[in-house]
Amino acid sequence: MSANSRMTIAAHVLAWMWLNESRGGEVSTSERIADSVNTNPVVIRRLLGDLRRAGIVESRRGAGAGWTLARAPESVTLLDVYEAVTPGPLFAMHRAEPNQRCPVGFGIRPVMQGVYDGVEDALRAELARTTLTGVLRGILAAR
Amino acid sequence: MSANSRMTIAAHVLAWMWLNESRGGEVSTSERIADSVNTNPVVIRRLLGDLRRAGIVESRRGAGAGWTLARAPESVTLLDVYEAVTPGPLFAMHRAEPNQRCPVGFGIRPVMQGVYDGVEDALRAELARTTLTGVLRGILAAR
DNA sequence: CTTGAAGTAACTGTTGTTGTTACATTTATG
DNA sequence: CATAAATGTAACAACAACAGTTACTTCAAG
Repeated sequence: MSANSRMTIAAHVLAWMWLNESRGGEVSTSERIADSVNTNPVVIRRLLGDLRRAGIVESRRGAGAGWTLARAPESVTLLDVYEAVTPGPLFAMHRAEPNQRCPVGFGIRPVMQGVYDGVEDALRAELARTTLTGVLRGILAAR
Repeated sequence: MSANSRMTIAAHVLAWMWLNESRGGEVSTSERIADSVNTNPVVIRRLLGDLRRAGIVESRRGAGAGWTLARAPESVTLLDVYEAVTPGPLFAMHRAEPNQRCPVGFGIRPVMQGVYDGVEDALRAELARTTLTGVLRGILAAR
């Protein structure tokens, strides 16, 4: 599936930012975050751009600028993060339209759509159970 | 995510096979199935190969050969299909190991793994609620 | 022995992610 | 005002997965 690490990186970035802010560290820049994630700062900026569009973080430009959390960390769930960084649906329908003269080809798509809607609802409900606070609590418990 | 249509095609194929078998139609071949799905027979054979490895279908070779369901359709759930045709996990960890000297880089992975395990359990439970029988019932109700 | 179908290798085109360089834009500060 | 530091973004390459296709080998019924 070429599974996606964007969720993981986004959670890492947000947890890092919050820990940094709560400790009163220096401003959060893409370069400093990238050093913790071990990747390129542009990757971080692209991801933070998605999170900014979702209202989860804010950015300032210019010298001494950087990123800050836009919402209280206990109000940010992993569902918010998922919706911010995941583009499309989990499962796709046929690429080419199935044979409409076959009963299966004709009826399969609404049935599967209903199943997929239920699966995505379950996935969303599970992701909504964890907040950014919960993630950081788990991280700090590991020390 | 470049979402995956393999689940959809697999459910289509199995529903088609069962309808065909229950109507006493000609043997199910990859060519006839591909005509309903509107794709290439090799795509169907590859997918059926995965389903055969999972014990959901059986194949016979040689002239007049083809594919048959190996289990009662009411005992086959979409979870069985998902496990047969989906290779990896839904979410991935970091590609490169995060900075172990940073508390976040050190602790993030087990935390996210726990979250992802819960999400996959929820997804599995939801998929397990629908059987092949249920899929075909929905399809035939659409007519 | 012929025929029809599975099984599979190999290749192409498309798409998405990640990593990278480069550069324009913005803004605090000396 | 000039400089420095950081965002914002475009462009590109490497890589992987999926879908589609051609072509071939293997198998077994008749």
